[in-house]
Amino acid sequence: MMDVMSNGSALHILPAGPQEDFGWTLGVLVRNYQNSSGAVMGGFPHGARGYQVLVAVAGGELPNQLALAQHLGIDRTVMTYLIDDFVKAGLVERQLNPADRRARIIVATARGGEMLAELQRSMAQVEDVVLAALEPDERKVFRALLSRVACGSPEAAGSELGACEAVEQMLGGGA
Amino acid sequence: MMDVMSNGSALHILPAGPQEDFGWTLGVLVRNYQNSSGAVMGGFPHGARGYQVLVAVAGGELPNQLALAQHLGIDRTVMTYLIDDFVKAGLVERQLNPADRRARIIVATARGGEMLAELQRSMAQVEDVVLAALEPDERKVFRALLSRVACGSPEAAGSELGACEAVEQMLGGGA
DNA sequence: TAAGATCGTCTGTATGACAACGTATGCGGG
DNA sequence: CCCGCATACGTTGTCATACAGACGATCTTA
Repeated sequence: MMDVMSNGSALHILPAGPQEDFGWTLGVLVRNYQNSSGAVMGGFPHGARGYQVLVAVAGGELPNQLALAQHLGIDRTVMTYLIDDFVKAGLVERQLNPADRRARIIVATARGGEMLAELQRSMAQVEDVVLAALEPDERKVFRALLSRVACGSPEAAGSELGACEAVEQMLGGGA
Repeated sequence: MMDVMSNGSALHILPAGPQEDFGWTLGVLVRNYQNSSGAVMGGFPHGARGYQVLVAVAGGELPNQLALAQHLGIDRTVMTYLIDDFVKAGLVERQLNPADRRARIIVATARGGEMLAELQRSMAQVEDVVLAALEPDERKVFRALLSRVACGSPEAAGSELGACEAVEQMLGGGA
């Protein structure tokens, strides 16, 4: 237990080399992302997650609240009062779907669109700050790999997201 | 608002290309990691976070509960009942520090060490499953970049972790 | 010794997630 | 048309969890 701080050429627990725990690095990244983004958007309804909801809404691919919730991996009852707050803030609207009057189509208002564009600029800066340890081309590699990890997951593959097509297209056809 | 689903060659909101939102991909990865790891460790005290606590404890670099908590980005009061549960499970011990009798040195018991080694094997498999969309060498690149992102963060730089040294050494001197 | 800071613990509170039920609607069989 | 069943959404209640604040014990400095 005291030979951990010996040379470092051999870890006696995990023979995978001297790299740090994957879960810890992931946690650090997520915390930094949440803290930085929380600092950027002042009174925005639900912080970083609210922003992602607005991004998904503006994407226009998700037909109803349930699809939206599954896309973001949150409970549908949570999505209810999440959308509620967005409606109160005048950022989105619940529209009735004439084809299925049970479902609500969530669309961004003009104010929501402006807010989203503004936040996207701020979030781009946040991402740069969070990834400050990487060179610009390394960030591209990291983002691309992260996108493939997310899009290759069963969660993304199971539902018809339409979001990962662009990535696969970019990675398969382009660079 | 309806031209979003037009050609796709130009996004009128974000001029950064067709890649998916960074926060969303990050969220997908974290969710998969947590779900898969939660499935692996049955009755382990606090899921993936508990595992990371045990990893940090076994590392032996963190002198007391507060350092442990800061390392993992959680509150010190949370760390209290987190360690409590580990003690109840017989995985760690609270030892008095003769140099500072306010602080408690947290050490892993023999049972805790065995459990950790076992879990590390399981977690390695979990990581492979989560990163299944990447080729083996791509996973290495992804892990290395993620480590640098985490270790280059102000959170990691502010405290003397001693954990990122190996990574920097690996990246600076080795490959 | 005395004052202030720090580490750990305890308590209360608030925030958040989830389960269960209810309502409205769509779908299919008689 | 009517009936049972499934789905989408909302509401309520319950529970876990995080965090703020206060406290005792201890270290440090004067």
